[in-house]
Amino acid sequence: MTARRRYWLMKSEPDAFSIDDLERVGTEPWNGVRNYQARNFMRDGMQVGDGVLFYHSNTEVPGIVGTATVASKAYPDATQFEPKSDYFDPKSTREEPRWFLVDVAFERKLKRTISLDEIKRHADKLGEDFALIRKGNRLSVFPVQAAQWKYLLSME
DNA sequence: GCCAACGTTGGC
DNA sequence: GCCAACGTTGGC
Repeated sequence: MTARRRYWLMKSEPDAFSIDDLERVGTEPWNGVRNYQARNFMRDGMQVGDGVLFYHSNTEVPGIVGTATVASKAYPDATQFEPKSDYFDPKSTREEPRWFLVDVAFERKLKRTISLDEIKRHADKLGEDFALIRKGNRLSVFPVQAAQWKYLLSME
């Protein structure tokens, strides 16, 4: 039984980890997510092979800069157990880890950045439920519908 | 650097 | 279980 391929958007601050960094390393454990909703999407929703829109946040021109694929099932984020890590969580235990992640594999860089500004101008085509342009959205991992995935990449 | 919008924490 | 205080995200 094969699950239908799903699609996601994942944000990263390029100063911390950019699409170029992902291209260089090939595959990266998506560590540091400390939001329950985002964790649940990774832990409960993601399947190996799912498509990922790689988004640069908190930068001069925020927007979608590339695509990637989900390269592992969810497993505990090792940084939660490392006291010296910024992502250390003293309340998490190895028996019952609180935070999970997936590995993300580089696919390709877009020919140009699909900017947030441009995406907003196409809001009517993407539908009301596109989390990126919902007011006050701060979620760093969320699902994208197949039609939205197709439409966004057609803007390239 | 500012600040709105949220999510989390902890006192009660 | 409420909610004020605090911390974080992320656009601008």
